[in-house]
Amino acid sequence: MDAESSRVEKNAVSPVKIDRRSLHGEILTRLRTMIVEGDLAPGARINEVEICTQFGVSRTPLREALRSLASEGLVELVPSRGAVVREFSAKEVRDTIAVIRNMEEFACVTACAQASDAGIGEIRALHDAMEAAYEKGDRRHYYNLNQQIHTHLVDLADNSALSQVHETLQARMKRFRYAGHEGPENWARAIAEHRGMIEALEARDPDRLKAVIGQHLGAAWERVADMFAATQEGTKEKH
Amino acid sequence: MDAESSRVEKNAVSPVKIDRRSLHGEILTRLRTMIVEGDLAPGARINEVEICTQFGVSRTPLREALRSLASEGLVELVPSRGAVVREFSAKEVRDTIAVIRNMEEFACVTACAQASDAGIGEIRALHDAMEAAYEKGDRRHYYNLNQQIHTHLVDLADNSALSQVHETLQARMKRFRYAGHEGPENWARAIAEHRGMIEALEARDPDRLKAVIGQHLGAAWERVADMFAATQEGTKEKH
DNA sequence: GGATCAAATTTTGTATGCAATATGCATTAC
DNA sequence: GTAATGCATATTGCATACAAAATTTGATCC
Repeated sequence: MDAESSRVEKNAVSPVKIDRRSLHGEILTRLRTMIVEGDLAPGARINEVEICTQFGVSRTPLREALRSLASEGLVELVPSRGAVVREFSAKEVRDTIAVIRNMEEFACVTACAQASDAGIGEIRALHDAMEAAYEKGDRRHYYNLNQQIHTHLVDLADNSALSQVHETLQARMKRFRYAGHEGPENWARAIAEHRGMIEALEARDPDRLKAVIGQHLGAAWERVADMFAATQEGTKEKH
Repeated sequence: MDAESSRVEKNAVSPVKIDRRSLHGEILTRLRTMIVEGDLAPGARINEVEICTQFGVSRTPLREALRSLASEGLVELVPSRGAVVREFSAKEVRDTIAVIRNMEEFACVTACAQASDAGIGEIRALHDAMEAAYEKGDRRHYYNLNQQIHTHLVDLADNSALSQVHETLQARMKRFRYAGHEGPENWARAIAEHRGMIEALEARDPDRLKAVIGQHLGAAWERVADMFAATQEGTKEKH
């Protein structure tokens, strides 16, 4: 026991030497990106050998990655029938966004109370970069910065469990958010809401921040709902 | 066809040993129980072959189960060094309970507004059974019913994302809750808090329910904190 | 011609084997 | 006597092989 404790303190730095023994981690990241960014359609069956040959690996690490994705809620594992990219009903999307909203509102209180100025400054930098991406019309960059802002905001609450769960749910919704801000008016509105967010955060006003985040994510659901109704209408009606 | 379709809808309940095509699922459940109920100590390295021979299976399904447990946050996977049962610092436990508390408070509103009487009746039945277990001094049964009550309460909000995330976090904390209600006075206090919960729920009073749940989970943290300080003191101080 | 059943193929689930890395011990040098 | 280095063992990571189940296809019967 004491022999163990003497060599525990080695996890501070781990620069870049990880990837030799992490094929499953690599696959996990790539598959997650493919699902989250829409390269794999919801409901699509994932053929193991197909992905294996595509990635140039064997089935073992792929299957391990699929288990992780199932735990994250991005794929569903049907016994004896393999993995399918998870489909979300309109209700599931709405409910998930509601949970994300609740988490971010929860984070507001702690974040405003005990975030460092540097932490808030990081979000300000992200916000400015997002505005720049908006004005340049760079949607990809805008989306990523948008997500990072929400992630960083939650991180300001300094609650790892909250951050981790929030990240998981956010990943599930990423595909929908990508398609969410379609018209320029929606996009402009989202930007305006974000301006309110960063201002309330810099003022460290938790109530105002909660209100504006609630409004922002409520609007996010409406934006997604439109898209959802349009795309899902042709295929299938659930809930 | 009809013979086939009759046995499709069986995934509502998953008793124990249904399909022989889910060894990894079986292992996952057993390992999770072992971790959650304290049979595997935090920080303990999990030797694959050891568990394999113990379970009588090969390493493949075990490794898949370990990935899932890692995604659930119950084990940590160190590259080239295998899986260790995850340790939680006092701060992590406190933060996780805070998130659980926030989720249950969030569930209160929807639950009080739109739960069915039957759903509330189920929780009443669980509560009465829990009281009976308390009076009989049956701790094991009490703990399980206690957890079920919290799970069912969240389920009343009819938000699958919320239920799933709550269940995951609750599983992480189960070990600590087991050890939480140690003295009889703490136990009695927890029972009293639960009485307030079920009464507020039956009155469909969300504000009162939120208050009593907040108090209950705040007290839960205090109970856990005592235990935590006592047990962790001897080994290591984190955060 | 359509439907049903059976065989073949595909695909998943599990076991085993091999290579690479980590760990522990012993020997040697200082 | 202590520390460092090299070797042996153990354990992890991945690939392959084999078995069972599901899907597809084809043939036969009505």
